[in-house]
Amino acid sequence: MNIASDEVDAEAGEDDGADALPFALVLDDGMPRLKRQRCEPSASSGSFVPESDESDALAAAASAFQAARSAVPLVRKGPRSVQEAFRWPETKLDQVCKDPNREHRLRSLLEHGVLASSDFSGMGGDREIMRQLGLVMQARQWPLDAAARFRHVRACDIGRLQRTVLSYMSMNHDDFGSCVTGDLMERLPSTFLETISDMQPSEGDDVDTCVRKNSLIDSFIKENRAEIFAGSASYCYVHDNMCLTDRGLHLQDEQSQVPLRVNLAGTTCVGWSAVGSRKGFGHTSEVAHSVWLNERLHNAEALKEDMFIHECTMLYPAQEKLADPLSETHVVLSIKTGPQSQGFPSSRNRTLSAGLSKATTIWMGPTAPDLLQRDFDSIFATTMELSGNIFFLEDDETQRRCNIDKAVCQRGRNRLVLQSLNRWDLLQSCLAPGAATRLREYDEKRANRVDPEGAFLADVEHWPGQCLGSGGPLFPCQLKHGTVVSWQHQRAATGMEHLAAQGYHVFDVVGPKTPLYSLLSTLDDCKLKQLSGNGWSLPAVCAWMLYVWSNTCKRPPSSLLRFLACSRIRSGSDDDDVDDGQIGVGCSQPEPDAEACGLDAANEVPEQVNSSDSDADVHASLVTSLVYQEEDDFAPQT
DNA sequence: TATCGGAATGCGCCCGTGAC
DNA sequence: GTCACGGGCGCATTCCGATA
Repeated sequence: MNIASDEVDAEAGEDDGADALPFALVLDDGMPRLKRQRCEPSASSGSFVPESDESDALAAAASAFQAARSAVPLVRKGPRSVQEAFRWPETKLDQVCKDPNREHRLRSLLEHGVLASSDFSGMGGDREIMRQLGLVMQARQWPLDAAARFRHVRACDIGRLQRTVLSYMSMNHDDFGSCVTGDLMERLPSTFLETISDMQPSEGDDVDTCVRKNSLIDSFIKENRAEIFAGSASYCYVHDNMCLTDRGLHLQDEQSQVPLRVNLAGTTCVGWSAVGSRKGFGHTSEVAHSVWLNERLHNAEALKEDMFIHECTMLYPAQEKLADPLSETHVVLSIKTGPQSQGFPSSRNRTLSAGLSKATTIWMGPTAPDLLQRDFDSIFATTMELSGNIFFLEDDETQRRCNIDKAVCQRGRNRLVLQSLNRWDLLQSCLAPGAATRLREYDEKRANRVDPEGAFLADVEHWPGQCLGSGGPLFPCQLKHGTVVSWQHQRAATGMEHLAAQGYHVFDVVGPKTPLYSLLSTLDDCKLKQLSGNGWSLPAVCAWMLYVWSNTCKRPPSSLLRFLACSRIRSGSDDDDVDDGQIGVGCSQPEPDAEACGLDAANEVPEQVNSSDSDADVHASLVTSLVYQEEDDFAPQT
């Protein structure tokens, strides 16, 4: 049994780019051998799932899944043209729908559409993914049109540039219907905000002190979450007003008609990034993370949110940051992947996570960490047939003229001299001194490769060997700035090409442009790179979203009613009756009979929903005492 | 003209993981 | 246990425009 790696190391990456392989793809003896081996990710490395005994249904589903895994997955060929690569929305949907069970679950889950809110939104990559998926589903005549399927209620980002983009989308594509807010801290009531400010680490504090203080802040927010987040409002840049952050997320009278309510977030990873200060739990961004996390906790308890999708850097400790704090209310899943695992020639490995509210959803996918990673890879992993050169879609001659203009304006170079240079010399003339030095070092490295004429790209703002994916056939991993040079095109990538490398449709040749293009085309390269580096790889996150959705079932209304009845019984009884040891073992609880409890089930939901937030909040221990439906409830329709 | 704040620019690393 | 290598939404300085 071989386990292939998706990592692009310097040597393997120089060959042909075909080594961008999935993290835990298992190949049987009869399968083609891959060049490198890699250990399966351990639980501590970030891939994890809830306890296997969480419910009989989950265990049964996991067993069924493990049995199905006996079939050995083949590594499919990746896209072979730029047009094919940019058909990622269709491709991902096809890949996930190959299994009729997954397709059935996906259709069922999205039957009433998606209501999305996002935090740490960046340029709204989640919106673009859902817009693309909506178009594909519409073309395939899935029920409901695209606009009704994916709706957005709120986006949020601390950056002014990002807010400009998000506001543009709200105004032009939501008819001013969605909110755009700023810093997450703004949604805290002023009294709590003052207290937290007093508790925050001081400038001179060492890391241990910062960790301790951040932990205290997290505990404080968690303990007071109902008061903090009930009726929480924040200044909205679209409506120029204070808007509720949970607008539109409450359950409707007809619970069965409720859309899937998803929060999407790519939390700040500076504390965990290798280029950051590596303060980890002591970093200042931990407070905003705590606000975001405890809001998820609160929303799940108050039945206001069904799941969240989360993206962060590879070093993000998802177990400690997500799974442990949310163990009572959510099923938390996590994998490591990137576009390069899926045949999209751009380097951006990420830890992708999802949290499913136990109160309103049921996870039907594999439960073991390695199975989860392997199952995901078995669906989406492909060979790498392309290089990062496919993203150089601007006309080379037009770019040459632009570079000359820029060098004349910004560096005071002589236009006539520049015009006399060949493309390579012009490139060097346009670079900063340090970048030009690094360009030469990369050039030496390229010349020493086995195939010096093969595709070669590098970010010359990083020294060779420093930046993953830089100095190889893939488009290097993007930060918020960069000068990505293609040796074949002998020029640096433009801001639009950076966005293309993230999967955005910003060139006609790859299909209809994103509606965002009309705004993006007004921004300079620097801003485009800032947005792109701050953003998501759309194909990779799209795959993860579809994977999570296609393995998730909404808890049927009858199940929710039993849960609510159970909550009422427990609320009215001695708290000591709630056996902590039973938490997380929902199926082991005797199923309460709503009718026997004297509850009018049909009236219970609205009453619960319409009550004030604090009343509606359900203690986490109650959330976990759900009675799961039999797996048959979710079997595909025949 | 001095000051300030935001944007642009140029330069840069250390820790965890895995192979040996 | 050692060591090589991969991982990357940074940071400090300079520039520039707005304002008093």
